[in-house]
Amino acid sequence: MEKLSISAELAPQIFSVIEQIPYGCVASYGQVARLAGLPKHARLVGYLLKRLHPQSDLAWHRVVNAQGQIQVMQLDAQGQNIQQLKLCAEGIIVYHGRVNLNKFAWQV
DNA sequence: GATCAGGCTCTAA
DNA sequence: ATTAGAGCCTGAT
Repeated sequence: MEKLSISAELAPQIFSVIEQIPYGCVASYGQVARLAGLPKHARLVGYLLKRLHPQSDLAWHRVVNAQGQIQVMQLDAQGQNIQQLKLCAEGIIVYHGRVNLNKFAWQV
């Protein structure tokens, strides 16, 4: 196989996977990476999301770490966690900064 | 080309 | 439950 370039080839693929996360479900970075064909690039997913998320339609808030915990703590003007608010808006319960993966994890 | 950092993950204590 | 160390890979300096 030729050399893979994240920005050029895998990024759209990763975003595509994230777009497939159903409403009311969450997926871990590792899971997204794995579905995108990048079993060990969990960090890349986060890295890319970090650069892409503002004003993006991408459901980056449905992506959490392997333990279902919110890692970014990005606050809005009201000092509340944006990701948590978005998840709550979808019916995903965020308790103590984390979601119940047993209930909300995206089952492929 | 070497070095550093990152929204991770796993295992162990 | 929490902390610490190591592994993994890429993008940016």
